Amino acid sequence: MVILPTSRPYLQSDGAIHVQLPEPDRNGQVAVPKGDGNVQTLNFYLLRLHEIFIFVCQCFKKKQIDRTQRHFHVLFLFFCETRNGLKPRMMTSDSSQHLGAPAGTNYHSHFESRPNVPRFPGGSSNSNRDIDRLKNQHHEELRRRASYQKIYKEVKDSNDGIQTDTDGFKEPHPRTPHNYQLEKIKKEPRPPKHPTDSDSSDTEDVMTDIVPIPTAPEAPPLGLPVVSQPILAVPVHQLQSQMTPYQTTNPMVPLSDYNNFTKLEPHPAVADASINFDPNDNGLSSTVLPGNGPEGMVIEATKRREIRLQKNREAARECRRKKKEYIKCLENRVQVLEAQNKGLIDELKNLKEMYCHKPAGSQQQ
DNA sequence: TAGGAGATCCGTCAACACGA
DNA sequence: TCGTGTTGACGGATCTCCTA
Repeated sequence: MVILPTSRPYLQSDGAIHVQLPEPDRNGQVAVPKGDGNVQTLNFYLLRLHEIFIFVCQCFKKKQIDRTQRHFHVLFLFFCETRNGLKPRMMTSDSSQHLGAPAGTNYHSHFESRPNVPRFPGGSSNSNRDIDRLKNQHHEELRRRASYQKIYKEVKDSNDGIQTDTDGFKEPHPRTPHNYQLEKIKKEPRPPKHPTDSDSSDTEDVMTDIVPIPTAPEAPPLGLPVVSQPILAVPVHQLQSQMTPYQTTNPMVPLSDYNNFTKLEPHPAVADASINFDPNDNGLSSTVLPGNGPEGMVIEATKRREIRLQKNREAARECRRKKKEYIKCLENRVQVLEAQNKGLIDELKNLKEMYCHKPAGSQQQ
């Protein structure tokens, strides 16, 4: 892993700790020489945090600072945000920041003014704030989707022993899919279904943009095994390009057009009705039978069946899309947690070294 | 280049939950 | 009880990759 060289933190005359941070780009991301930027950025912050933390510890040991508690408070908040995968608030256009300000400086306001909403790194500029909010809201809803508890449990079981209380990924509530859907509807009423904006534009954006965390299409970061199938990273429009013609052109094509592609089987209700029903009939002919009475019933039943099949077809498509998206979120999360875990292990290791190999002279203090 | 194996996608059915 | 939405399971179609 390539780490940008930065100046180490140092203590200023007023007691503030000066930290030199790299210049973030327009989206608040720190440029990393190569590789996957997001994970490396996260690791970068973790390592910088580790440096700062050790520096503060050393200052404390040497009694060089008198506002240690404040420093640690800021560091703690920094740490929490970093663990949450957030861009720490102290990153501004000015790369020289202070982790401890002279008395009276309201350096806490950076953190306290923020809503406690889990967010992903990057994209936190003012212009993208609303987009971020929508993305994260959608992401959170997906995370809580109870129907995927099974998948979540598998992932969780594989991570037994890892504390993940601060990363914003809570175990889903014991809700049924229907409950979840109802809650969602109560919160934000669904717009009327439209063939062009319901499944295409909205969901495509989600599939391609919602997770700025690395998807590792080329090489796994930090030597992690690639857990995602390549198809999971394919945008929806590419998937749709592989669909059959009636799926790509217009999802609300007339039923007569569907008849050209779907092979219909006799509906049980129709077969049980003891009406003029040919078991060898595929249902297409019945739709064109004229008149009413038994034949009209056949037409009615066939049309109902066609409508139901069409709805279920679309529902299945949407269900699969959500499932893939959810799995993609989980995979991204695994990578983030792996990165966090590595950073914390390194931090623990360094702290152990620092406190287990104390110089003999420092014991007297 | 043909074809076999595996992966992926899609439509359908069935089961379930829930509201009307 | 009925209608509807959701999702697991199943089978067929298609695609991709590898090998002879």
